[in-house]
Amino acid sequence: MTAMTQKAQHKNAQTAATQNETKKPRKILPREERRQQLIEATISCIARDGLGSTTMQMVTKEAGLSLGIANLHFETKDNLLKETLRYVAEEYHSGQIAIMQGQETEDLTSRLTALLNFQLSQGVTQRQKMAVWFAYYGEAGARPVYQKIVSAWDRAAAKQLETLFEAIIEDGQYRNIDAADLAMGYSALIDGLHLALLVTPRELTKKQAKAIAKDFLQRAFPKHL
Amino acid sequence: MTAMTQKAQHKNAQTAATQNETKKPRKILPREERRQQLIEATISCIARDGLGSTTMQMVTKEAGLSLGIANLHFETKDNLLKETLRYVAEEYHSGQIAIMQGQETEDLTSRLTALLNFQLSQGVTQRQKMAVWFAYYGEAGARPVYQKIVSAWDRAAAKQLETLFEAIIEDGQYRNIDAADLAMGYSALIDGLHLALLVTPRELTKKQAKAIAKDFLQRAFPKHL
DNA sequence: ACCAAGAATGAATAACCATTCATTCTTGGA
DNA sequence: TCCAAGAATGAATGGTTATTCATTCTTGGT
Repeated sequence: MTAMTQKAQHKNAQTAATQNETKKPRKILPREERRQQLIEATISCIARDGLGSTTMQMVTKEAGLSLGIANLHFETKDNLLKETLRYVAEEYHSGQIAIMQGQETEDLTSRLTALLNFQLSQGVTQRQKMAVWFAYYGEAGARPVYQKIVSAWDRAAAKQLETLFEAIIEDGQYRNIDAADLAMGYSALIDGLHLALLVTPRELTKKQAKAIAKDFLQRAFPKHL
Repeated sequence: MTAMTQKAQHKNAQTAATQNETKKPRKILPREERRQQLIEATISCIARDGLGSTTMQMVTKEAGLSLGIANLHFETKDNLLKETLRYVAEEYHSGQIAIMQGQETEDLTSRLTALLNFQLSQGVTQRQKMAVWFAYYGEAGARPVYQKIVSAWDRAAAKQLETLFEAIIEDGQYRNIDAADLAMGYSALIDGLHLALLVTPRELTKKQAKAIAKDFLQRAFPKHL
């Protein structure tokens, strides 16, 4: 039985759960690692139980650590939640921007499909991430600080997308298309698809979502797709 | 001063705020009216303070009533929140469905634009409503009951939209268009636009949002718009 | 005008939660 | 090997919240 426990040791909270009577092999880690570990535990809790009912106890238990540790590393719960949002926002938006800036002189079409594939990739569309994303959106109206955290990244990504669309419009000599409006529409479509994947996964597969987003771009840029 | 208080009596929470020392003109109303009043107070609280930090005290104060009243009429807070979601969901989805069923033999195009205008109408896009909407979506991942409340209406609306799109595709003899996918895409776009109007109203006006949604339909159904 | 039914009130209760900090434990350097 | 620095723990604290229910008030029917 003890052997099984040993074998089952990943580095997640299950460890804490399966520990029966062996007291505590307390571990000390550098600040940044602990912070990251706590942020990931927070993401899991928000995804499983919602932002509203996530408690410090749940987060620290999920991380397999003691109650006080989150306050030690993040000062307040509020701060932990802010940092968690910052982490998720940065991961998503910096990924997008990296693709759009596309150092390599890839053609516009492949940059566009790379973007689409990233936005609906396995990594981005896993329930954990989308749940966190929309949990924060849900509170954004009441908590300006959440908007502020996201908006900087958001504007940057929007600008990049607009630039990419402008280049495509120029390249294809498309008429009667406003790059800004189209970029806003495409972003809204992606957000809406994420929401549908989260809330009604039965009605929409990831493959379908990709096809829908691709259709949108095809209708706008028929010469490129 | 007493006269002013009397005169200022609407039936909202301001009454309670302006009451200085006059104790309590307690009012008795039929069950359904009180329930509706409490639901509307709940909507205001969620929009102002978020779903997570909305308390019974805030809701009953907003309604200008005593603390215990919400439990009297809704049994539990959980139930009040569920009924509030049900109300908002029904208002939105039944409005949509009414337009799409369109008893009058309007042509397809005007039914389509009527739908679009409703979905981005003043009534639907007011912060109060959208904030509530997304507050619940934010918790939907963790609270299946919320999904259940919305999903019935959602499926009905999706079916209707699909039928409308099929009729338009048939009427215009459009090729290579899947009604179901297009309907899903359009719905996602509308949701995404609502989200953008809520979270980044600075970046998107309602007029713009309408133009973007119209563009989407124009590209799909050029002969009809 | 009077009263019983039941609507409304709000003080009291019990549960829960974020945060603190005295104490215990770990570890890198001497 | 040994120790000081500081990382980690978790019991204790103070504040907040949903819910209850004894009491008070309103009103429609007589």
